[in-house]
Amino acid sequence: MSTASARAYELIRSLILEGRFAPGERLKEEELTDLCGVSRTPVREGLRRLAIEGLVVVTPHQGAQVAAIGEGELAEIYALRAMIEGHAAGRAAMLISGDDIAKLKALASEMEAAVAAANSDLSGGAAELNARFTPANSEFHRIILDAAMSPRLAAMAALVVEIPLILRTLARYSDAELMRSLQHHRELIAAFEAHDEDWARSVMRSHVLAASHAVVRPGVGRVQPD
Amino acid sequence: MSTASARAYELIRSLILEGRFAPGERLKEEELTDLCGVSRTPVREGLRRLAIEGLVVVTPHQGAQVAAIGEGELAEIYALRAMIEGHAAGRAAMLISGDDIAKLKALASEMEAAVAAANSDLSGGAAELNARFTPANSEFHRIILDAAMSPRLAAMAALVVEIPLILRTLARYSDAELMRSLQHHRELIAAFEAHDEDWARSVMRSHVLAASHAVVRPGVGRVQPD
DNA sequence: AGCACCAAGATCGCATACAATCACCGAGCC
DNA sequence: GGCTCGGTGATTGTATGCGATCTTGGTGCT
Repeated sequence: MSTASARAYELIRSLILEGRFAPGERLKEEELTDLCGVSRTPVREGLRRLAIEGLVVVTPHQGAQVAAIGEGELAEIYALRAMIEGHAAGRAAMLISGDDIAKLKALASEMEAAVAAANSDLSGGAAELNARFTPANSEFHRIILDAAMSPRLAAMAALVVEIPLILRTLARYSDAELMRSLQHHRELIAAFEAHDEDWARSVMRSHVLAASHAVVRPGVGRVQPD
Repeated sequence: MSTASARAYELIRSLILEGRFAPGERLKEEELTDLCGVSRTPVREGLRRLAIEGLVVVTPHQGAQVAAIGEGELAEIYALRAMIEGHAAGRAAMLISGDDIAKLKALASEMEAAVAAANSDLSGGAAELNARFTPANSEFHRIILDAAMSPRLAAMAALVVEIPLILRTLARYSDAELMRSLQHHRELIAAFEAHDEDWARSVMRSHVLAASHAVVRPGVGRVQPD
């Protein structure tokens, strides 16, 4: 059995990412105590860890609330993400194993199949996309990050990759953007097979920046439309 | 009065950076309790925070030990630092105020004076350098990071800027390298005054990569000379 | 009516007590 | 003699209690 701290951390984190707490909502320690089934101490530790990762903000004597992010902040986060993941892809191009490349290929196929299925089955396409595409996509990026073999780089990535997930961004992709994303994946794999550091970094940067423009888009995603 | 957690965090952190604990040394919570004058709870919180920042590593049921870093790891850390601080300098070039530029100029002068004093006063030059140069240098970099106005970027920087400090790298700079470092500072200020994003980023990258080669050098800094 | 202030309730920060786990060490067995 | 297996001490993980601080609702004053 893992420690209670880790379980509290993971539970709270998943609840936030699932959108069970509204951005800006206050998280009371005792409330989380009930949800997690552990005492306040591990809950506090998990909360502090999430604070450092940027998912919640804690102010002394005032507790924690889930992070609320604005449009400008989101653009800046994507810029950082392009930098970090680009760097990771460059390192990965030098270090990645054939095994991992095979896994990436399988995941790319899975994502393509998910898109195809969503397109043929017109009803509920978006939901199926989220169910099949998103996990494969996360795994795809995680493998690359791990292949870079740099725990510090992974820690940096943790600061920026999860924030956009709070907004559940996939639904906003247009068909053309989705196709482009799939092509990026294939091109990344090609760059890895060629062990071309610059190519891999460049494609990954494009991939993330394209995603950025799919998400932070004028007039879309406003909480308060005016 | 600040919180006990924050004080514990800062105290332990400064002790590590001062070299009062050997790399790899185990940090027992009760021991730190005595040093900090607070209870184990805030000590633990500080320790976890330091773990996320990479200064210590904690393994479950085994406690914390100060991070030990190898040669290859150090090179990788400097590469990350060049990326992060380069990005920060680019953003800062767009956002920095005249006030901050004035402060940077004063700090650059202070560092130049420190080097001049160390060169004329032959005895104890290195010690004086560490006493005058290092704080000014840290402040110089901190101002740029703050000017970038990106808390996440600052958090990333925290992951990599402090690690090299554990090794107290300044003493290894040659005279030529020191002079180059001073010139980099002046050039950075010029780039900021021109609000030239690319120039600032490029100079900062050079600055960090140059430092990298002054530190991770074949045959220097081995713990176990063979 | 609006604002400042005060008190009660709630929540957080810290200290301490208890439980769980691990490392070390010595004895017994193969 | 070397290896395995408990036992014991130390250390970390978790729970809870108490004091400090903040929020909120109401009251009195301007």
